[in-house]
Amino acid sequence: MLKNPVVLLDLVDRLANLMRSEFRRIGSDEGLQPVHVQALMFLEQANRFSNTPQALAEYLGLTKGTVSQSLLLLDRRGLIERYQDEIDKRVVRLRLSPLGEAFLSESSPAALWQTATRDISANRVRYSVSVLRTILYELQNYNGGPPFGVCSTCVYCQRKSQRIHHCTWFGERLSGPETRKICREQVPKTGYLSVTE
Amino acid sequence: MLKNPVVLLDLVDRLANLMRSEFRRIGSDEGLQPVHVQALMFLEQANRFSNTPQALAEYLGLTKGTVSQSLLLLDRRGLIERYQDEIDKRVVRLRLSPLGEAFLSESSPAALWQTATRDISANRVRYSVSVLRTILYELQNYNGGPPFGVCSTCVYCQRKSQRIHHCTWFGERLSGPETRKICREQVPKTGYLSVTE
DNA sequence: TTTTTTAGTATCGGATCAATACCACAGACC
DNA sequence: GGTCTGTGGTATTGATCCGATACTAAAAAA
Repeated sequence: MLKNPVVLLDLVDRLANLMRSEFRRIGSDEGLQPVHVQALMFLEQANRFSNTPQALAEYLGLTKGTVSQSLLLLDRRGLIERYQDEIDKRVVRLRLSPLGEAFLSESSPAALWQTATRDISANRVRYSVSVLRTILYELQNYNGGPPFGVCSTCVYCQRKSQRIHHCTWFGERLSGPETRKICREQVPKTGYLSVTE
Repeated sequence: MLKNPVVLLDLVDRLANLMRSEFRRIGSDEGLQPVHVQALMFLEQANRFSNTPQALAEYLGLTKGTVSQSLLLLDRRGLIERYQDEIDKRVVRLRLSPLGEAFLSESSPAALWQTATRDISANRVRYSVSVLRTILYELQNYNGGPPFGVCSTCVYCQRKSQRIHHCTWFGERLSGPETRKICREQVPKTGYLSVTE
């Protein structure tokens, strides 16, 4: 087995290409492109600090103008809802509409992936996640832009009680389910990145 | 750390999106799109049984018509050379031109990735490669199309002597360097896929 | 020979995507 | 307050991708 990291890059690219084809297939009934499916999947996961066009653009690695057009399309199709932020009236908040949620749960874009990873032990998945997350984190250091991790592994997330967490970055309370969503400001705690060893 | 395989899918997608941006940046000087950079990288690695438009289309998950157009562009720019196969006159063989090789070595599209993975131990890389390769292999079972692995880990590749290998699929000899290239007919040996455990 | 399959190309139209310009709001500085 | 600058988002334009379809040529099969 080659140890060259380029092999890993090759695999990541190729897996992404295949899933891109899958997303194309998934979306073809509704006339959606792969990027639209990806956007819907992001909105399903984004927490309430990260459900904006800007965050989505950073997540997808596209420009805000490009993403804005995709969001217009999703809005016209009734798959998402857009509403103005209460405090900062410039920002637009996004959420899945009931139709959008129904689309995701019916088409389940990740189903093929779930099947393909069915026989891989949780340990192996965890281990690989740790490695890839480290790479992602490093890439961001050179690229700018947030790594988008879940709150539960973030340095800013503090557990107050059984059910209540607190985000010291935004200064707001988080419910348990909220800590499983992804945030653009996440900074991983030590121990959740693989070390050089 | 979440053990849900969907987190892994998310990471793969995101890393691919970032590298896509990187490829866009790399290619912008030459007016190349990300997919063109990916095509050149593929041709750098493909062995002599897999350097065809059809193989590239399968590799990228695109249709042959689409890939044909990209190849025309790369040809016009002088980055690749196309020539007819000796035996089967339908198939077109592809190789990097000196200009294409120079472009890759000067721009080195994988440089950012190399930097990001610098501090990750060879063991961790190997382990992750093994997991991702298993997923890729499974995805292909449902998707059709070859997984594209290196000859050295293929069941058809037999070592004849110190320097000479033999491919029992194509019935041809392979040199040492050739066994490090990727082939569309590769079938991984047991032991090179991670097991359920 | 005839038919079918396969590798590749040509053409068309829809859609992505970046770039640029633009608008609205927020915050800073005076 | 008033001005300036930065930021979040949209509108528009043009280049390019990409799939779909139709097509050619060669191989393989019947």
